[in-house]
Amino acid sequence: MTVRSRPASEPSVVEDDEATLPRGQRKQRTRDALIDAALQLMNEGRSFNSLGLREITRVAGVVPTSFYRHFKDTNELGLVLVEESGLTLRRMLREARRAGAPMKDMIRRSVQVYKAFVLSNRLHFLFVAGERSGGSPVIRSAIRNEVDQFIDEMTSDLRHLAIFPNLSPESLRMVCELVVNTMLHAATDILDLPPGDEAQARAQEDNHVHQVRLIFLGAQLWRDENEKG
Amino acid sequence: MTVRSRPASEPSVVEDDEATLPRGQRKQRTRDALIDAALQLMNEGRSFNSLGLREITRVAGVVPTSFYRHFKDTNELGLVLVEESGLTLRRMLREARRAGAPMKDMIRRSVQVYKAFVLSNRLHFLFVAGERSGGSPVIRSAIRNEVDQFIDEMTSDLRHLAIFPNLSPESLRMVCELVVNTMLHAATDILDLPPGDEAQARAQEDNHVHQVRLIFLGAQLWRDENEKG
DNA sequence: TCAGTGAGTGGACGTATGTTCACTGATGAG
DNA sequence: CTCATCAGTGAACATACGTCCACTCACTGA
Repeated sequence: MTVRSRPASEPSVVEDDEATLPRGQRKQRTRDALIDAALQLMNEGRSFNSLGLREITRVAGVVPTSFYRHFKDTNELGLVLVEESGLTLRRMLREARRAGAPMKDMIRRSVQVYKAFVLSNRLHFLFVAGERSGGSPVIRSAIRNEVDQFIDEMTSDLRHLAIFPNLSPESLRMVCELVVNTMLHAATDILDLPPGDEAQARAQEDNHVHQVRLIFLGAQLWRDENEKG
Repeated sequence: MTVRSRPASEPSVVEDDEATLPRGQRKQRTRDALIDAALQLMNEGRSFNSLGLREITRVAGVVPTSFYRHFKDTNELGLVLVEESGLTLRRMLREARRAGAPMKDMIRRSVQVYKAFVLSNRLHFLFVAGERSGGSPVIRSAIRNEVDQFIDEMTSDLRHLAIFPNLSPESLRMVCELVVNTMLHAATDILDLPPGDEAQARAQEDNHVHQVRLIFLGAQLWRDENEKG
Protein backbone atom coordinates (compact mmCIF):
# COMPACT_ATOMS: atom_id res chain seq x y z
CA MET A 1 0.00 0.00 0.00
CA THR A 2 2.82 2.39 -0.70
CA VAL A 3 1.85 5.85 -1.77
CA ARG A 4 3.55 8.10 -4.24
CA SER A 5 4.95 11.34 -2.95
CA ARG A 6 4.76 13.19 -6.23
CA PRO A 7 2.04 15.75 -6.88
CA ALA A 8 -1.30 14.40 -7.97
CA SER A 9 -1.27 16.46 -11.14
CA GLU A 10 -2.49 15.06 -14.41
CA PRO A 11 0.14 14.12 -16.95
CA SER A 12 -1.39 10.69 -16.38
CA VAL A 13 -0.41 8.95 -19.59
CA VAL A 14 2.92 7.19 -19.26
CA GLU A 15 5.35 8.90 -21.60
CA ASP A 16 7.64 6.42 -23.29
CA ASP A 17 9.81 9.11 -24.85
CA GLU A 18 11.15 9.60 -21.37
CA ALA A 19 14.87 9.31 -20.78
CA THR A 20 15.64 5.78 -19.73
CA LEU A 21 15.07 5.41 -16.00
CA PRO A 22 15.96 2.91 -13.31
CA ARG A 23 13.62 -0.04 -13.12
CA GLY A 24 11.79 0.69 -9.88
CA GLN A 25 11.30 4.29 -10.81
CA ARG A 26 9.87 3.31 -14.16
CA LYS A 27 7.44 0.96 -12.46
CA GLN A 28 6.31 3.68 -10.10
CA ARG A 29 5.75 5.81 -13.19
CA THR A 30 3.04 3.61 -14.67
CA ARG A 31 1.60 2.96 -11.25
CA ASP A 32 1.14 6.70 -10.89
CA ALA A 33 -0.33 6.81 -14.37
CA LEU A 34 -2.95 4.25 -13.35
CA ILE A 35 -3.84 6.16 -10.20
CA ASP A 36 -4.00 9.44 -12.08
CA ALA A 37 -6.14 7.83 -14.75
CA ALA A 38 -8.69 6.76 -12.16
CA LEU A 39 -8.75 10.25 -10.65
CA GLN A 40 -9.05 11.83 -14.05
CA LEU A 41 -12.05 9.65 -14.92
CA MET A 42 -13.73 10.58 -11.66
CA ASN A 43 -13.06 14.21 -12.47
CA GLU A 44 -15.18 13.68 -15.57
CA GLY A 45 -18.17 12.85 -13.43
CA ARG A 46 -17.83 9.11 -13.00
CA SER A 47 -18.06 7.39 -9.64
CA PHE A 48 -15.14 5.21 -8.64
CA ASN A 49 -16.72 1.81 -8.56
CA SER A 50 -18.21 2.27 -12.00
CA LEU A 51 -14.70 2.51 -13.43
CA GLY A 52 -13.50 -0.48 -15.39
CA LEU A 53 -10.03 -1.93 -15.29
CA ARG A 54 -9.64 -1.65 -19.07
CA GLU A 55 -10.94 1.90 -19.00
CA ILE A 56 -8.33 2.92 -16.46
CA THR A 57 -5.48 1.30 -18.36
CA ARG A 58 -6.70 2.88 -21.58
CA VAL A 59 -6.52 6.36 -20.08
CA ALA A 60 -3.17 5.53 -18.49
CA GLY A 61 -1.84 4.58 -21.93
CA VAL A 62 -1.01 1.04 -20.98
CA VAL A 63 -2.25 -2.43 -21.88
CA PRO A 64 -4.94 -3.97 -19.61
CA THR A 65 -2.77 -6.81 -18.34
CA SER A 66 -0.20 -4.35 -17.03
CA PHE A 67 -2.69 -3.40 -14.38
CA TYR A 68 -2.08 -6.65 -12.52
CA ARG A 69 1.60 -5.84 -12.10
CA HIS A 70 0.50 -3.11 -9.68
CA PHE A 71 -2.90 -3.97 -8.20
CA LYS A 72 -4.82 -7.19 -7.89
CA ASP A 73 -8.05 -5.41 -8.84
CA THR A 74 -9.60 -1.95 -9.06
CA ASN A 75 -10.64 -2.08 -5.43
CA GLU A 76 -7.03 -2.28 -4.35
CA LEU A 77 -6.29 0.81 -6.38
CA GLY A 78 -9.21 2.46 -4.62
CA LEU A 79 -7.67 1.72 -1.24
CA VAL A 80 -4.43 3.35 -2.34
CA LEU A 81 -6.50 6.35 -3.36
CA VAL A 82 -8.01 6.43 0.11
CA GLU A 83 -4.54 6.37 1.62
CA GLU A 84 -3.36 9.19 -0.62
CA SER A 85 -6.40 11.26 0.20
CA GLY A 86 -5.81 10.68 3.88
CA LEU A 87 -2.31 12.05 3.46
CA THR A 88 -3.72 15.10 1.76
CA LEU A 89 -6.07 15.70 4.67
CA ARG A 90 -3.24 15.28 7.12
CA ARG A 91 -1.11 17.68 5.12
CA MET A 92 -3.83 20.30 5.32
CA LEU A 93 -3.91 20.01 9.09
CA ARG A 94 -0.14 20.23 9.27
CA GLU A 95 -0.05 23.39 7.17
CA ALA A 96 -2.78 24.93 9.29
CA ARG A 97 -0.75 24.08 12.38
CA ARG A 98 2.35 25.71 10.96
CA ALA A 99 0.48 28.86 9.96
CA GLY A 100 -1.17 29.09 13.39
CA ALA A 101 -4.65 30.39 14.06
CA PRO A 102 -5.22 33.83 12.55
CA MET A 103 -6.33 36.16 15.33
CA LYS A 104 -8.57 38.48 13.34
CA ASP A 105 -11.43 37.03 11.30
CA MET A 106 -10.23 33.59 12.21
CA ILE A 107 -13.15 31.64 10.80
CA ARG A 108 -13.45 33.53 7.53
CA ARG A 109 -9.73 33.24 6.92
CA SER A 110 -9.83 29.55 7.66
CA VAL A 111 -12.72 29.00 5.28
CA GLN A 112 -10.84 30.84 2.55
CA VAL A 113 -7.70 28.83 3.12
CA TYR A 114 -9.77 25.67 3.11
CA LYS A 115 -11.38 26.56 -0.19
CA ALA A 116 -8.00 27.22 -1.75
CA PHE A 117 -6.71 23.93 -0.44
CA VAL A 118 -9.71 22.02 -1.77
CA LEU A 119 -9.31 23.57 -5.20
CA SER A 120 -5.62 22.76 -5.40
CA ASN A 121 -6.32 19.17 -4.30
CA ARG A 122 -9.52 18.87 -6.27
CA LEU A 123 -9.13 15.23 -7.24
CA HIS A 124 -8.58 13.91 -3.74
CA PHE A 125 -11.48 15.87 -2.28
CA LEU A 126 -13.66 14.81 -5.14
CA PHE A 127 -12.82 11.22 -4.38
CA VAL A 128 -13.34 11.48 -0.62
CA ALA A 129 -16.53 13.51 -0.78
CA GLY A 130 -17.90 11.28 -3.51
CA GLU A 131 -17.10 7.87 -2.07
CA ARG A 132 -17.57 8.71 1.61
CA SER A 133 -21.14 7.54 1.41
CA GLY A 134 -22.34 5.48 -1.48
CA GLY A 135 -19.45 3.65 -3.04
CA SER A 136 -18.36 0.11 -2.35
CA PRO A 137 -18.58 -0.79 1.35
CA VAL A 138 -14.89 -1.61 1.71
CA ILE A 139 -13.79 1.74 0.32
CA ARG A 140 -16.43 3.59 2.28
CA SER A 141 -15.23 2.09 5.53
CA ALA A 142 -11.61 2.82 4.66
CA ILE A 143 -12.53 6.45 4.10
CA ARG A 144 -14.43 6.49 7.35
CA ASN A 145 -11.30 5.36 9.17
CA GLU A 146 -9.25 8.05 7.51
CA VAL A 147 -11.78 10.76 8.34
CA ASP A 148 -12.10 9.54 11.92
CA GLN A 149 -8.36 9.78 12.29
CA PHE A 150 -8.48 13.26 10.82
CA ILE A 151 -11.13 14.28 13.34
CA ASP A 152 -8.96 12.95 16.16
CA GLU A 153 -5.98 14.99 15.01
CA MET A 154 -8.07 18.09 14.62
CA THR A 155 -9.49 17.56 18.10
CA SER A 156 -6.00 17.33 19.50
CA ASP A 157 -4.94 20.48 17.67
CA LEU A 158 -7.93 22.43 18.91
CA ARG A 159 -7.32 21.32 22.45
CA HIS A 160 -3.78 22.63 22.36
CA LEU A 161 -5.02 25.91 20.96
CA ALA A 162 -7.34 26.11 23.99
CA ILE A 163 -10.07 27.82 22.02
CA PHE A 164 -12.80 25.97 23.87
CA PRO A 165 -11.54 25.49 27.42
CA ASN A 166 -15.08 24.73 28.52
CA LEU A 167 -15.32 21.53 26.47
CA SER A 168 -14.49 18.03 27.64
CA PRO A 169 -12.38 15.99 25.21
CA GLU A 170 -15.49 14.07 24.12
CA SER A 171 -17.46 17.21 23.46
CA LEU A 172 -14.57 18.79 21.64
CA ARG A 173 -14.43 15.76 19.38
CA MET A 174 -18.15 16.01 18.77
CA VAL A 175 -17.68 19.62 17.69
CA CYS A 176 -14.83 18.67 15.38
CA GLU A 177 -16.90 15.92 13.83
CA LEU A 178 -19.63 18.45 13.15
CA VAL A 179 -17.16 20.87 11.57
CA VAL A 180 -15.53 18.16 9.47
CA ASN A 181 -18.84 16.83 8.18
CA THR A 182 -19.94 20.34 7.36
CA MET A 183 -16.73 21.23 5.58
CA LEU A 184 -16.50 17.97 3.67
CA HIS A 185 -19.95 18.65 2.35
CA ALA A 186 -18.83 22.18 1.62
CA ALA A 187 -16.07 20.69 -0.51
CA THR A 188 -18.73 19.24 -2.80
CA ASP A 189 -20.28 22.70 -3.12
CA ILE A 190 -16.91 24.24 -3.85
CA LEU A 191 -15.97 21.69 -6.47
CA ASP A 192 -19.37 21.83 -8.17
CA LEU A 193 -19.36 25.62 -8.45
CA PRO A 194 -18.12 26.60 -11.93
CA PRO A 195 -15.24 29.07 -11.69
CA GLY A 196 -15.78 32.68 -12.66
CA ASP A 197 -19.12 33.28 -11.02
CA GLU A 198 -17.78 35.68 -8.43
CA ALA A 199 -21.11 36.62 -6.87
CA GLN A 200 -22.16 33.06 -6.25
CA ALA A 201 -18.72 32.19 -4.93
CA ARG A 202 -19.00 34.98 -2.38
CA ALA A 203 -22.47 33.85 -1.35
CA GLN A 204 -21.17 30.34 -0.95
CA GLU A 205 -18.25 31.49 1.14
CA ASP A 206 -20.54 33.54 3.37
CA ASN A 207 -22.75 30.54 3.84
CA HIS A 208 -19.86 28.32 4.89
CA VAL A 209 -18.51 31.00 7.18
CA HIS A 210 -21.87 31.43 8.85
CA GLN A 211 -22.28 27.73 9.42
CA VAL A 212 -18.90 27.36 11.07
CA ARG A 213 -19.45 30.51 13.08
CA LEU A 214 -22.72 29.15 14.34
CA ILE A 215 -21.08 25.90 15.37
CA PHE A 216 -18.32 27.78 17.20
CA LEU A 217 -20.88 29.98 18.87
CA GLY A 218 -22.66 26.92 20.13
CA ALA A 219 -19.38 25.36 21.20
CA GLN A 220 -18.41 28.38 23.27
CA LEU A 221 -21.70 28.22 25.12
CA TRP A 222 -21.71 24.47 25.56
CA ARG A 223 -21.80 23.15 29.12
CA ASP A 224 -21.15 19.48 29.53
CA GLU A 225 -23.21 19.29 32.73
CA ASN A 226 -26.34 19.68 30.60
CA GLU A 227 -25.64 16.36 28.98
CA LYS A 228 -24.78 14.18 31.95
CA GLY A 229 -28.42 13.19 32.61
CA MET B 1 -42.25 10.85 -14.08
CA THR B 2 -45.24 9.46 -12.24
CA VAL B 3 -44.52 7.90 -8.88
CA ARG B 4 -46.12 4.86 -7.31
CA SER B 5 -48.05 5.42 -4.14
CA ARG B 6 -47.61 1.91 -2.85
CA PRO B 7 -45.11 1.17 -0.08
CA ALA B 8 -41.52 0.73 -1.12
CA SER B 9 -41.35 -2.71 0.39
CA GLU B 10 -39.56 -5.51 -1.34
CA PRO B 11 -41.70 -8.18 -2.98
CA SER B 12 -39.83 -6.90 -6.01
CA VAL B 13 -40.23 -9.86 -8.34
CA VAL B 14 -43.33 -9.61 -10.47
CA GLU B 15 -45.58 -12.51 -9.53
CA ASP B 16 -47.30 -14.01 -12.52
CA ASP B 17 -49.53 -16.26 -10.45
CA GLU B 18 -51.37 -13.07 -9.56
CA ALA B 19 -55.06 -12.88 -10.21
CA THR B 20 -55.59 -11.30 -13.60
CA LEU B 21 -55.53 -7.53 -13.31
CA PRO B 22 -56.54 -4.59 -15.47
CA ARG B 23 -53.89 -3.58 -17.97
CA GLY B 24 -52.61 -0.34 -16.49
CA GLN B 25 -52.43 -1.80 -13.05
CA ARG B 26 -50.46 -4.76 -14.35
CA LYS B 27 -48.02 -2.39 -16.04
CA GLN B 28 -47.55 -0.41 -12.85
CA ARG B 29 -46.80 -3.73 -11.19
CA THR B 30 -43.70 -4.51 -13.22
CA ARG B 31 -42.66 -0.89 -13.12
CA ASP B 32 -42.67 -1.10 -9.36
CA ALA B 33 -40.76 -4.37 -9.60
CA LEU B 34 -38.05 -2.64 -11.61
CA ILE B 35 -37.80 0.24 -9.14
CA ASP B 36 -37.75 -2.14 -6.19
CA ALA B 37 -35.10 -4.24 -7.90
CA ALA B 38 -32.83 -1.21 -8.22
CA LEU B 39 -33.37 -0.32 -4.57
CA GLN B 40 -32.76 -3.90 -3.50
CA LEU B 41 -29.47 -4.01 -5.39
CA MET B 42 -28.35 -0.78 -3.74
CA ASN B 43 -29.31 -2.27 -0.41
CA GLU B 44 -26.74 -4.98 -1.13
CA GLY B 45 -23.99 -2.38 -1.23
CA ARG B 46 -23.98 -1.36 -4.87
CA SER B 47 -24.01 2.26 -6.00
CA PHE B 48 -26.79 3.26 -8.36
CA ASN B 49 -24.85 4.11 -11.46
CA SER B 50 -22.99 0.84 -11.36
CA LEU B 51 -26.27 -1.00 -11.82
CA GLY B 52 -26.86 -2.54 -15.21
CA LEU B 53 -30.14 -2.63 -17.06
CA ARG B 54 -30.02 -6.40 -17.42
CA GLU B 55 -29.13 -6.79 -13.77
CA ILE B 56 -32.17 -4.80 -12.72
CA THR B 57 -34.54 -6.71 -14.95
CA ARG B 58 -33.07 -9.99 -13.75
CA VAL B 59 -33.83 -9.14 -10.14
CA ALA B 60 -37.24 -7.84 -11.13
CA GLY B 61 -37.99 -11.18 -12.77
CA VAL B 62 -38.54 -9.76 -16.20
CA VAL B 63 -36.84 -9.90 -19.59
CA PRO B 64 -34.33 -7.09 -20.37
CA THR B 65 -36.32 -5.61 -23.23
CA SER B 66 -39.30 -5.07 -20.96
CA PHE B 67 -37.33 -2.34 -19.27
CA TYR B 68 -37.82 -0.04 -22.26
CA ARG B 69 -41.60 -0.19 -21.86
CA HIS B 70 -41.13 1.84 -18.68
CA PHE B 71 -37.89 3.83 -18.85
CA LYS B 72 -35.70 4.93 -21.71
CA ASP B 73 -32.59 4.05 -19.70
CA THR B 74 -31.41 3.43 -16.16
CA ASN B 75 -30.85 7.13 -15.57
CA GLU B 76 -34.55 7.79 -16.06
CA LEU B 77 -35.33 5.16 -13.45
CA GLY B 78 -32.86 6.97 -11.19
CA LEU B 79 -34.75 10.22 -11.58
CA VAL B 80 -37.97 8.50 -10.58
CA LEU B 81 -36.13 7.21 -7.54
CA VAL B 82 -35.12 10.78 -6.71
CA GLU B 83 -38.73 11.88 -7.00
CA GLU B 84 -39.90 9.06 -4.75
CA SER B 85 -37.24 9.85 -2.19
CA GLY B 86 -38.26 13.49 -2.27
CA LEU B 87 -41.81 12.44 -1.44
CA THR B 88 -40.52 10.40 1.46
CA LEU B 89 -38.66 13.42 2.81
CA ARG B 90 -41.74 15.58 2.40
CA ARG B 91 -43.84 12.95 4.17
CA MET B 92 -41.46 13.02 7.12
CA LEU B 93 -41.87 16.76 7.42
CA ARG B 94 -45.63 16.47 7.17
CA GLU B 95 -45.80 13.86 9.91
CA ALA B 96 -43.57 15.99 12.11
CA ARG B 97 -45.88 18.93 11.48
CA ARG B 98 -48.94 16.91 12.45
CA ALA B 99 -47.31 15.61 15.63
CA GLY B 100 -46.20 19.09 16.63
CA ALA B 101 -43.00 19.92 18.46
CA PRO B 102 -42.63 17.94 21.68
CA MET B 103 -42.10 20.40 24.51
CA LYS B 104 -39.95 18.26 26.77
CA ASP B 105 -36.69 16.81 25.44
CA MET B 106 -37.60 18.17 22.05
CA ILE B 107 -34.31 17.43 20.34
CA ARG B 108 -33.77 13.94 21.70
CA ARG B 109 -37.35 12.99 20.84
CA SER B 110 -36.91 14.37 17.34
CA VAL B 111 -33.69 12.46 16.81
CA GLN B 112 -35.38 9.25 17.92
CA VAL B 113 -38.33 9.80 15.64
CA TYR B 114 -35.93 10.59 12.81
CA LYS B 115 -33.99 7.39 13.37
CA ALA B 116 -37.19 5.36 13.33
CA PHE B 117 -38.26 7.07 10.13
CA VAL B 118 -34.91 6.44 8.47
CA LEU B 119 -35.02 2.76 9.39
CA SER B 120 -38.54 2.30 8.09
CA ASN B 121 -37.61 4.07 4.85
CA ARG B 122 -34.15 2.58 4.67
CA LEU B 123 -34.00 2.21 0.89
CA HIS B 124 -34.87 5.80 0.09
CA PHE B 125 -32.42 7.21 2.61
CA LEU B 126 -29.77 4.83 1.41
CA PHE B 127 -30.32 6.12 -2.09
CA VAL B 128 -30.34 9.81 -1.18
CA ALA B 129 -27.39 9.66 1.19
CA GLY B 130 -25.42 7.54 -1.25
CA GLU B 131 -26.04 9.47 -4.44
CA ARG B 132 -26.16 12.97 -2.98
CA SER B 133 -22.49 13.36 -3.68
CA GLY B 134 -20.69 11.04 -6.00
CA GLY B 135 -23.13 9.49 -8.41
CA SER B 136 -23.90 10.66 -11.91
CA PRO B 137 -24.07 14.47 -12.19
CA VAL B 138 -27.66 14.53 -13.42
CA ILE B 139 -28.93 12.47 -10.50
CA ARG B 140 -26.80 14.36 -8.04
CA SER B 141 -28.25 17.66 -9.16
CA ALA B 142 -31.79 16.28 -9.05
CA ILE B 143 -31.20 15.19 -5.47
CA ARG B 144 -29.77 18.58 -4.67
CA ASN B 145 -32.97 20.20 -5.90
CA GLU B 146 -35.08 17.89 -3.81
CA VAL B 147 -32.98 18.53 -0.69
CA ASP B 148 -33.01 22.28 -1.27
CA GLN B 149 -36.77 22.17 -1.47
CA PHE B 150 -36.87 20.13 1.72
CA ILE B 151 -34.71 22.72 3.45
CA ASP B 152 -37.05 25.47 2.31
CA GLU B 153 -40.06 23.66 3.72
CA MET B 154 -38.31 22.98 6.97
CA THR B 155 -37.31 26.63 7.19
CA SER B 156 -40.91 27.65 6.73
CA ASP B 157 -42.08 25.19 9.39
CA LEU B 158 -39.51 26.39 11.88
CA ARG B 159 -40.45 29.98 11.26
CA HIS B 160 -44.08 29.27 12.05
CA LEU B 161 -43.06 27.47 15.21
CA ALA B 162 -41.19 30.65 16.19
CA ILE B 163 -38.44 28.73 17.93
CA PHE B 164 -35.79 31.18 16.77
CA PRO B 165 -37.47 34.60 16.71
CA ASN B 166 -34.03 36.20 16.60
CA LEU B 167 -33.16 34.78 13.19
CA SER B 168 -33.73 36.44 9.84
CA PRO B 169 -35.23 34.16 7.18
CA GLU B 170 -31.82 33.79 5.55
CA SER B 171 -30.14 32.83 8.79
CA LEU B 172 -32.91 30.45 9.66
CA ARG B 173 -32.41 28.76 6.32
CA MET B 174 -28.69 28.54 6.97
CA VAL B 175 -29.43 26.80 10.26
CA CYS B 176 -31.81 24.38 8.58
CA GLU B 177 -29.25 23.57 5.94
CA LEU B 178 -26.76 22.77 8.67
CA VAL B 179 -29.25 20.53 10.44
CA VAL B 180 -30.27 18.76 7.24
CA ASN B 181 -26.69 18.11 6.18
CA THR B 182 -25.89 16.81 9.64
CA MET B 183 -28.90 14.56 9.79
CA LEU B 184 -28.51 13.23 6.26
CA HIS B 185 -25.01 12.23 7.15
CA ALA B 186 -26.41 10.78 10.36
CA ALA B 187 -28.69 8.63 8.20
CA THR B 188 -25.58 6.95 6.76
CA ASP B 189 -24.41 6.22 10.31
CA ILE B 190 -27.79 4.84 11.26
CA LEU B 191 -28.07 2.62 8.21
CA ASP B 192 -24.52 1.34 8.53
CA LEU B 193 -24.89 0.38 12.19
CA PRO B 194 -25.75 -3.33 12.43
CA PRO B 195 -28.90 -3.86 14.50
CA GLY B 196 -28.62 -5.40 17.95
CA ASP B 197 -25.63 -3.48 19.25
CA GLU B 198 -27.57 -1.54 21.81
CA ALA B 199 -24.62 0.22 23.44
CA GLN B 200 -23.27 1.56 20.18
CA ALA B 201 -26.75 2.60 19.11
CA ARG B 202 -27.13 4.63 22.28
CA ALA B 203 -23.74 6.25 21.81
CA GLN B 204 -24.68 7.11 18.26
CA GLU B 205 -27.98 8.60 19.33
CA ASP B 206 -26.26 10.69 21.99
CA ASN B 207 -23.80 11.93 19.42
CA HIS B 208 -26.54 13.01 17.03
CA VAL B 209 -28.49 14.63 19.85
CA HIS B 210 -25.46 16.58 20.98
CA GLN B 211 -24.70 17.82 17.50
CA VAL B 212 -28.22 19.09 16.95
CA ARG B 213 -28.29 20.59 20.43
CA LEU B 214 -25.09 22.42 19.72
CA ILE B 215 -26.48 23.81 16.49
CA PHE B 216 -29.65 24.94 18.24
CA LEU B 217 -27.61 26.49 21.02
CA GLY B 218 -25.67 28.46 18.45
CA ALA B 219 -28.87 29.41 16.66
CA GLN B 220 -30.46 30.81 19.81
CA LEU B 221 -27.45 33.02 20.39
CA TRP B 222 -27.08 34.13 16.78
CA ARG B 223 -27.31 37.83 16.07
CA ASP B 224 -27.59 38.81 12.45
CA GLU B 225 -25.98 42.20 13.06
CA ASN B 226 -22.66 40.43 13.55
CA GLU B 227 -22.74 39.36 9.94
CA LYS B 228 -23.70 42.56 8.17
CA GLY B 229 -20.10 43.73 7.76
C1' DT C 1 -68.05 -10.22 -30.85
C1' DC C 2 -63.94 -8.84 -32.89
C1' DA C 3 -60.05 -6.01 -34.26
C1' DG C 4 -56.16 -3.29 -32.28
C1' DT C 5 -53.28 -2.10 -28.68
C1' DG C 6 -49.35 -2.79 -26.13
C1' DA C 7 -46.85 -5.27 -22.12
C1' DG C 8 -43.92 -8.90 -22.07
C1' DT C 9 -41.02 -12.53 -24.77
C1' DG C 10 -36.90 -14.64 -26.85
C1' DG C 11 -33.28 -14.51 -29.96
C1' DA C 12 -29.66 -12.14 -32.09
C1' DC C 13 -26.23 -8.39 -32.85
C1' DG C 14 -21.98 -5.87 -31.80
C1' DT C 15 -19.22 -4.33 -28.32
C1' DA C 16 -17.27 -4.20 -23.76
C1' DT C 17 -15.58 -6.36 -19.92
C1' DG C 18 -12.11 -9.14 -16.54
C1' DT C 19 -8.70 -12.62 -16.64
C1' DT C 20 -5.39 -16.17 -18.72
C1' DC C 21 -1.29 -17.08 -21.04
C1' DA C 22 3.06 -17.20 -23.53
C1' DC C 23 5.94 -13.66 -25.21
C1' DT C 24 9.55 -9.81 -25.46
C1' DG C 25 13.27 -7.13 -24.32
C1' DA C 26 15.51 -3.70 -21.48
C1' DT C 27 17.51 -3.56 -16.79
C1' DG C 28 20.64 -4.63 -13.29
C1' DA C 29 23.29 -8.06 -10.54
C1' DG C 30 27.22 -11.27 -10.66
C1' DC D 1 29.94 -9.82 -20.65
C1' DT D 2 26.10 -12.86 -19.35
C1' DC D 3 22.04 -14.10 -17.85
C1' DA D 4 17.99 -14.09 -14.81
C1' DT D 5 14.34 -10.87 -13.68
C1' DC D 6 10.13 -8.77 -14.49
C1' DA D 7 7.32 -4.52 -16.33
C1' DG D 8 4.88 -4.32 -20.23
C1' DT D 9 2.83 -6.70 -24.59
C1' DG D 10 -0.75 -8.77 -27.57
C1' DA D 11 -3.80 -12.39 -28.67
C1' DA D 12 -7.45 -15.13 -27.00
C1' DC D 13 -11.22 -16.66 -23.85
C1' DA D 14 -15.77 -16.65 -21.69
C1' DT D 15 -19.14 -13.63 -20.16
C1' DA D 16 -21.66 -9.67 -19.69
C1' DC D 17 -23.62 -5.73 -21.48
C1' DG D 18 -27.18 -2.38 -24.13
C1' DT D 19 -30.12 -2.35 -27.90
C1' DC D 20 -32.83 -4.03 -31.92
C1' DC D 21 -36.34 -6.89 -33.89
C1' DA D 22 -40.27 -9.82 -34.87
C1' DC D 23 -43.35 -12.15 -32.22
C1' DT D 24 -47.25 -13.58 -28.84
C1' DC D 25 -51.47 -13.06 -26.85
C1' DA D 26 -54.46 -11.12 -23.06
C1' DC D 27 -56.86 -7.19 -22.39
C1' DT D 28 -59.56 -3.23 -24.05
C1' DG D 29 -62.99 -0.46 -26.38
C1' DA D 30 -66.24 -0.08 -29.98
